[in-house]
Amino acid sequence: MSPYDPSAFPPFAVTVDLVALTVREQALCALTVRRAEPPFEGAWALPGGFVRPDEDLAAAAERELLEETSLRARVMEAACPVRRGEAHLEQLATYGDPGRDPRMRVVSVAYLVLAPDLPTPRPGGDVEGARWTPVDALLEGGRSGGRLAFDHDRILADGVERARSKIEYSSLATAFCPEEFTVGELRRVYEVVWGVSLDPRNFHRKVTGTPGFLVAAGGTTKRQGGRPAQLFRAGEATVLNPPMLRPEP
Amino acid sequence: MSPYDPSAFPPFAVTVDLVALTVREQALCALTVRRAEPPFEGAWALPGGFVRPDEDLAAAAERELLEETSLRARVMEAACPVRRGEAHLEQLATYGDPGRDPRMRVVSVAYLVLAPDLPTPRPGGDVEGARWTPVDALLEGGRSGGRLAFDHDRILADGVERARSKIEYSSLATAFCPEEFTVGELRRVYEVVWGVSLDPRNFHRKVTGTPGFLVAAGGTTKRQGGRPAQLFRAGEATVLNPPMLRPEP
DNA sequence: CCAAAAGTGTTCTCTGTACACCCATGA
DNA sequence: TCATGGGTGTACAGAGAACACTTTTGG
Repeated sequence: MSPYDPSAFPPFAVTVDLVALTVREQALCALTVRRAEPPFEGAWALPGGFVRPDEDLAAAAERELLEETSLRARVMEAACPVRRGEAHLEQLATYGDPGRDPRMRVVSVAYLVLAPDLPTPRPGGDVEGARWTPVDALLEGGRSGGRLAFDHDRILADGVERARSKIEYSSLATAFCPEEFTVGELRRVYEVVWGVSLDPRNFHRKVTGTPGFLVAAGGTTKRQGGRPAQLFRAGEATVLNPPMLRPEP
Repeated sequence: MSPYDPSAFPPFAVTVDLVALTVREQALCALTVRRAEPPFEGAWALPGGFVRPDEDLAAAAERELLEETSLRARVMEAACPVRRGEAHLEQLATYGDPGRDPRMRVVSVAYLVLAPDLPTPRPGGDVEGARWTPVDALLEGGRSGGRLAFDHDRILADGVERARSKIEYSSLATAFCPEEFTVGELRRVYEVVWGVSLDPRNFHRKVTGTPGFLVAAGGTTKRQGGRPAQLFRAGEATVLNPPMLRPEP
C-alpha cells in the first residue's frame, strides 16, 4: 500500500468549525447557529462549513466567520498582535472520529476566534439564526438548554479551555476588548473568562507594569462609574512574562 | 449551498504525520523516513500515511507509529500520565495548504510523540529507511543536510516548539525517560530539549519537592558516574505548578 | 456628603537563584 | 588521593497577595 497513490485515497469531507467567543454582559459567550436541515435539524451548533477545493484551512475559517457575522479575523502567527477591529483567529484542534457525522466521514478542523463585543451579532447570509449564547448555559447547564449538534459540545469545551489558559501567558485578553479600553475593562475580561474576581489594585500594577502589554492611548478619560480612567490600546507584546496567574478557588 | 450535502463534498485525502521525538546521545532527535517514491523520492520525511475509512485519527497515528517503530503509544487525555514502555501521543496541528502535496489536495493531521530512547530504532514493515536524526541538523543546519519533504520542516519545527514549551508546565519530560530514572537523567532531558544547562542542586530540589511529579522507585542506587542516585518513576501529577522555568541565555 | 471606581504605597511571604558545602562511588 | 556526580543548607532578590489609603467622578 503506497502512501500516496492518488487514485486510491479514501473519500473524506473536510470542514471547518468555529468556536467564536466574546464577552457580553458579564458572561463569556459563544457564537451558535440553528441548523436548518437534518441531522440535528433545529438544534444549535457551532458555525462552520466545507473547505473549498483550493482554499486554505485558515481562509475557510475566515470566510465562514465573515459570512455568518460580518466579522473580519486575522490569523494569528507568532508575534502578530491583534489589530483594530479584527478578531483573533487560531487553529484549535481537528476532530475526525468516524461516526461523528451520521451520514459520512467528516474531518473537521476547529478554529478559535476571540472577538470584541459587537454592536449587532447580526446573522448574515444563508444562516437562519445566529446568536451569542453564554458558554455556561451550553456546557454545564446544557442538560436543560439542550446539547449542541454533533460533537460540538466537546469542541466548544476545548475552545473555552484554550481561551482560559491562553490569556494566562499571552496578551490575548485584549482581543476581547474594543480598540481602546480601560484597565478595569480588561480586568473584567479576565474575571468573566476565568469566573473569578481579581484584586483591582494588584491587577492594575501588573498589567501596566508589563512592558509592551498596554500603551496609553493619549485620550485620558472615560466614564465607567467613578473616577475617570486612562485609555489604553494593546501593545506589541504577545507573550506575558511573568504570566497572569489564575487564582484557585 | 447546503453545508452537508453528502454527494457534493469536495474530495480530500486525509493523512496523519508523526513528529516522534526522543533524546539520544545528548541530542533531541526526530524520527525520519526515506521516501521511496516521487515526489521527493529519496528525500527524508516525517513518517505518516493515510487514515483508513473507519479509523479514528489518533488510532491512525498509533498504527503508523507501531508499523514504523514497533513503539506503542498512548493517547494523552487529561490527567493521564504516561505508563511503562508506552510513549506519549497528542495531536499537534493540521496542515492543509492547497499545494502542499503537488498531486492532490491532502489535509494532514500531525501528531506529536514523545518516546524514551529505544534500544533499536528498527524500521519495520514497508518503510525503506527509518532513523533518528538530531533536530538541530534538520532545522537550522538544514541548508546543508537537506530539507524534509513537503512542508515537514514546518511541522517538525512546530512539534519541537510544542515539546519545548510543554515540558515547562507539565510532567511530560518523563516521557523521554525509561520507566525508572534518576534526577540527573531527567535534568539532562530538560537540558537537551531546551539547549541550556541547569543548576543540578536547584533542579533536584525543584523536582523532588513538586508533589506527584516523581515517586521513589524503592531501588535506591544505580551507576551513572559518581555517587549512586535514587531511582524514581513518573508520579500521577500531569501539570507542574509552579512550572519549570526555562532560563534565558 | 456618600458611593463607586481609579490609582499608589507598603508589608509579608513565597520561590527562584546562586553558591558553599558534604556524601558516596570509581580509578 | 582525586575526579565525578548526588544531595543539603543558606542567603539574597524579585514578584505575588493582602490591604490601607488617596483621587476623582456622579448622585
